[in-house]
Amino acid sequence: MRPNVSQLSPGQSNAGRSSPREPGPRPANRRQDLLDAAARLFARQGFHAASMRDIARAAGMLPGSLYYHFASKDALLLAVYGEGVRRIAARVDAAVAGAVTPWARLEAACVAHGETLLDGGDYAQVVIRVRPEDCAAMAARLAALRDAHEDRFKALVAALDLPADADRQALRLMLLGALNWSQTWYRPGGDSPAAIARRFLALLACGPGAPGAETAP
Amino acid sequence: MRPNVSQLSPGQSNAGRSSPREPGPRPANRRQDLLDAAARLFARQGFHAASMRDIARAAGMLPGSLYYHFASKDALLLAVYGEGVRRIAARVDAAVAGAVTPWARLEAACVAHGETLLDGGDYAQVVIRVRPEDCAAMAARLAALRDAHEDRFKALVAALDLPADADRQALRLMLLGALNWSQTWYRPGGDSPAAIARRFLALLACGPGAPGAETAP
DNA sequence: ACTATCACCAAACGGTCGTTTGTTTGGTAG
DNA sequence: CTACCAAACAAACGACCGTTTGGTGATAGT
Repeated sequence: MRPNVSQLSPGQSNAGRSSPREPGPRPANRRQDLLDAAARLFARQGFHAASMRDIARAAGMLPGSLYYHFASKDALLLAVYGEGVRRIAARVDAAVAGAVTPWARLEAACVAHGETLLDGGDYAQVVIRVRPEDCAAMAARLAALRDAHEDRFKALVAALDLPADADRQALRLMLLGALNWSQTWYRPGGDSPAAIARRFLALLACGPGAPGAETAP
Repeated sequence: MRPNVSQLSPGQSNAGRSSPREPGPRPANRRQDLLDAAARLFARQGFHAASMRDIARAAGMLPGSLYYHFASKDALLLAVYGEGVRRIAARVDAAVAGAVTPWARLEAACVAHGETLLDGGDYAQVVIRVRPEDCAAMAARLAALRDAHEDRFKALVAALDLPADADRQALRLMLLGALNWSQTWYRPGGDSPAAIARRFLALLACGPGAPGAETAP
């Protein structure tokens, strides 16, 4: 009566099934609508302000029905948060793969990170907006997910050709901090997220000179 | 039965009082304990997760008693938030006044802002942690308070001697963003808040060279 | 001594929270 | 046709939410 392993997508979990149901997406599952609705409300209102009733209504079902798909509000957040990290990381990885020099790779990562964060939809915004400590039961897992993504930047900064005494950690923290915080003041219509990200990196790499979009030293 | 004008400190509000009570702090008022407790919980748990019952208990009184001092949870947040902005701004102003050159003034402001934010107690942390939209009824007022403080940085950056085509807004947003976000990763024991702030500014002013603490170009 | 006010307590108000339970539906398999 | 199961509905559970109301002891002015 309750198959919500709350992580794996259904239709593949045929463990213990007498005979598997192979063909077709028959179930017409609304788990995805639920995730989308949850991501939307978590991103817009935060974890505590978004109620299970709000989420259920936004997904077009009753509050109780939601527990068929997710065991708890915490589990729902974990699923949304994980998907958010996955989406950001995927775009960053794709962007980095297309660049060659260390600075170009870091720039591509910043642009991808910033774009996903500001225009990339609700899942990504949840990762920045919701603090792991907002959900004590999941805090460790959420923090681990976020850290796993941010480690990419550690590697990208490590690959830069810099003076031996340069503070690479400060560089990374400043870059990610400025980008993540931009979620609080960014409004569509002004500079594009990509332009903002490029400008931040240029500022960091070259100092407050010409706001060039090129790839620096 | 309910004097909570919820803003002015009591003992000075003798409007409409038949005869003022001038001498001494007789009332033994616990309004300040209440504010402190609220600041602490808002800073640690956020606005929605901190309940009036939690706050009352932390202040050593019953939930209902709290409404003698503040008309609502929203009003309590506004009072804490306002005090937080006041404290940050006061420290920044004092620090700026002690510096001469434009860069030194900006550095002093960043150090003061960062220190207050990371080590300056709960009130300041509320200003960064609680988003104005978390409390719809007060959103405009909270945002105005925060903006009034950040305008100081607009002026400090405007006073810098920079190339005409320099993007001063990006510089300000990056600086404040990185500092504000540092609240999410900073833990006491490592680099001091002042060192972090100085390093961020140096990174921005000189590029990723030597992490000098001096005042740049 | 009388009265008003301050600061608070004690106890509840209606409402919403996350969650559980039992039941129903509609498609599929044997 | 029957048996089954995924996926939802309907209705509640107790706990907690922000808030209100009426009372109470101490303190102060008259």
